[in-house]
Amino acid sequence: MFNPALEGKPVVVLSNNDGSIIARSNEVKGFIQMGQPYFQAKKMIDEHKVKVFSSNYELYGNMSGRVMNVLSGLVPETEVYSIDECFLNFPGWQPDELLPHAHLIRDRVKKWTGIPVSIGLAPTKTLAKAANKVAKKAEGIHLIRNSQDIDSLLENLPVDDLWGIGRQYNKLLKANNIQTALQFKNLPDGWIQKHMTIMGLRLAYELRGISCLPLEKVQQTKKAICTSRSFGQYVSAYTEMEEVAANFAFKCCEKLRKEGSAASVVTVFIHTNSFNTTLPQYSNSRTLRLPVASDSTPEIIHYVLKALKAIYRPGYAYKKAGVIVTGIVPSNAVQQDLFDQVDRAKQLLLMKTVDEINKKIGTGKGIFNSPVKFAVQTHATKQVNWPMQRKYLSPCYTTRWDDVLKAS
DNA sequence: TCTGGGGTCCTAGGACCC
DNA sequence: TCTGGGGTCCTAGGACCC
Repeated sequence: MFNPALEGKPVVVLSNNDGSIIARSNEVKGFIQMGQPYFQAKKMIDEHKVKVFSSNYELYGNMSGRVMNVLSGLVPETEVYSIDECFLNFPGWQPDELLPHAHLIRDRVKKWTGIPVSIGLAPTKTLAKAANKVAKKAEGIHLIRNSQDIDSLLENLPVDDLWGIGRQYNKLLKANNIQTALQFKNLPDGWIQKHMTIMGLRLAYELRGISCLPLEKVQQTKKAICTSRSFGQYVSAYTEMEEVAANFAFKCCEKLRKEGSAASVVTVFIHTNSFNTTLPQYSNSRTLRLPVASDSTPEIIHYVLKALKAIYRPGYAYKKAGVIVTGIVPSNAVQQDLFDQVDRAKQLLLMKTVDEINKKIGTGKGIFNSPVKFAVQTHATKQVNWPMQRKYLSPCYTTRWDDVLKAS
């Protein structure tokens, strides 16, 4: 869109550090593989005068947003599935009404954003994705009206082109003489579930026109957030690795706050270059549970560096590292919990007897690991599991309640 | 010499609880 | 000699997606 002179010319886009090829224009698909290392493809690239670009994810995200905006103005229900895909739902519409509307959508997206899109129309998400494959290669729009349409589409579709069939399942299916999507669709339910779990069975139902994958209209908050990189140059010094890890933690915290989330678990991983067989290999990771769910940069950096210290070994040339935060809760819940805990502590201090207090603390729940530590300083005596959603929490410490009374 | 980054879901098995 | 039943949570590993 920004350089129309490139239209019809061979173009590739490279990954971080210009390491490998992550996007290709149609003109190069015949001789350059997806994911191929740049240095391997370089000869072909020079020979065919392929234009090469480093990637710019911010720009792609921005362009994606513009397309999604146009779509949501033209469609009753949408689900943004990925940076370049969106499911559109037309509840109650007839196939004949859909076709002209699809043309309108396609034309308007092109006109308003400059981005060409293809549209597959079908009764289920999986069939719509399959129809889209056809649309992309032909007119840009493909409609599946009835079960005959379904079968003739699936008959010509290799089974590994299906959404949900990757390398391993393809191998399994080929070994069982299943070549086309139609053959897969007609497999017995029991066989599919046994070998491909409930995911495989859902896929088969979707191909039979029974929708099993509902439209996710509202975007769910992320359950894990990761920042990781391969290094352009090897990293060996511990201080340098600390800097890297702290930066990744910083990035994770930014993403966390943007989502309005807080994390209660952090993981750090580091490894050497697995492609280099002459160098000694080392790879490790450490997961730590935070005492309190948090979105605070210094707090999370503190635990990330602690985890790093546990796994770092001197003498290796590290190639890649990353930070993952999980155990994610809404950050306003952390705030609310703080207030609740303060209230509870106040109430406890007003009580007269240990019995009364014990009765009261039985109802506690929240995100903090230690119910009254900011109200009354006492001795931690015994580790117990606080009665609440354990996956968010550390084991917590009970306080000795007669100490609380004395203190009060 | 040089090989990406960021996610999701499912299952089995173990620890632990009453 | 005989050794229950029902549940939750967590983790590792394996598959998939773009």
